[in-house]
Amino acid sequence: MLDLKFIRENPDKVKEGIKNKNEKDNVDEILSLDQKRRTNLQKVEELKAKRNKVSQEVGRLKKAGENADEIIAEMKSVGDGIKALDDEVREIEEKMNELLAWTCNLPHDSVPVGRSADDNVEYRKWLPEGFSFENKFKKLDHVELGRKHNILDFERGAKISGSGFPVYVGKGATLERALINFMLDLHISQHNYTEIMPPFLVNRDSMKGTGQIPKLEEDMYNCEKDDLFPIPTAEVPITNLHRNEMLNEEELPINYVGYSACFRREAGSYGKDSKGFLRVHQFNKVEMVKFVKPETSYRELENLVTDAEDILKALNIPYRIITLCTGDLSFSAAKCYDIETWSPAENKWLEASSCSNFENFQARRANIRYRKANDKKPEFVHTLNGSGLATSRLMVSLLENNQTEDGKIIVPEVLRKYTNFDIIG
RNA sequence: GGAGAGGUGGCAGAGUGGUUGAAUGCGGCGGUCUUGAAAACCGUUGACGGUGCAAGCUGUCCGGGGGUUCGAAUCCCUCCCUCUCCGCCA
Repeated sequence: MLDLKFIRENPDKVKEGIKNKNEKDNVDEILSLDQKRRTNLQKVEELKAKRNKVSQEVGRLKKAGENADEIIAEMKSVGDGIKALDDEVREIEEKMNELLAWTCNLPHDSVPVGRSADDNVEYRKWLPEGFSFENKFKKLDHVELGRKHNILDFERGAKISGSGFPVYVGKGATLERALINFMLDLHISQHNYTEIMPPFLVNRDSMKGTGQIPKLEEDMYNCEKDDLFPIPTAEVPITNLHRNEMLNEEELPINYVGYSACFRREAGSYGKDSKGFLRVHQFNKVEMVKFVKPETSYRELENLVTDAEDILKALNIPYRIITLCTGDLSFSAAKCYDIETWSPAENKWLEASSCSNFENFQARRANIRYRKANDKKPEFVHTLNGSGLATSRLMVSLLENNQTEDGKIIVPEVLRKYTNFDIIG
């Protein structure tokens, strides 16, 4: 949610930011409603002030045993006027809030302006020692490797649930579990995060709080009977942990990390990049979430990225980081880095992580504030989150990069204490 | 699923139709005392909106929504949530 006052004072800046994000802007409509609202407010408040005064007078008269019938009769019409105006104001506010809920966050000044993913900018790249983009032998892709070693079963997943619901088998399941545990442990022990194990179903208010709703509602699963949503990312429950809360300045920054399964309908995206793990309806992810003071949030964004990078370095997986341009930014984000890992079989980079700063956009929606120690006014926190990381795409890179010429898969050193085996095949 | 209790400020917790935005306590802030700190004592301390250069004026808010009334934290309706007991259950 953007600050209404900010929109009022900087309409052109807001319009430009929204345009750069390829979103539709409602600024003019919002401002005209805002104007109408304020005019009505002034009228109704005048009437209410009168009512308050007279009502007190009635109390005084009655206490004194005097007759107040005349002014009571007079106030009746005032009451009716108030009700009518109140209704009007409420209607205007409803419309305005709806429009505001559909208004995206603005991009940060440091974000390159661009129309689509083609305009994203590479930020940095890291390659393991001795790595080459040229394959010395024919690399099997992750689906072939999964089938060869019987560690992934996409067909049976499709049978029991539908396409895009992978099944992990044997050492595949163990490897997946090892990855999750390794990532959690690293963030907890090296990066100062507190572990959260969140609910996987959340209510509508939570989905609104982080901005999945209303715009992305079609991409979300929904349990209609209870109006609960299977989470598309642990970002939702973890950020909403502090919804409607007042935090203390001293407890900031708050760093949480949590594993969850993630559920996405991926409506309308069939056909492209849909092989195996490349696009799935359920996957596993370790998510980092930060609640920070506004003045630190861009420094924290950089920290978030390096925290995710440490995982990939430890796993020895080639990756690059790109800065998303304005046109590729998600609805709620002000700035976002994607981390992409290399797939030698697909011969391309795969998005394995997104690290975003939402500034106070989510905090405003979810009403997450903090009180400054020197008794200043409450202020909205800044929220950030980043995948650290999603196992599905990561697994693709891990399997493909670590395969030997005879098709076996070498388990990265750091995972062996979790898997208790060092090779698959 | 059945029965009951309850949702009030940053927190705890009074308050059942008329200066109650709300007693009291804790916490926060300022001060007195102290070499310093603690304790004690005194004072102060809600959020959000409208208007105004400002001082100020003003409105709304006691789980959400609706209603009764000249006037609602207080009465009525409805929804949500939490807790306790019983039943069922991984």
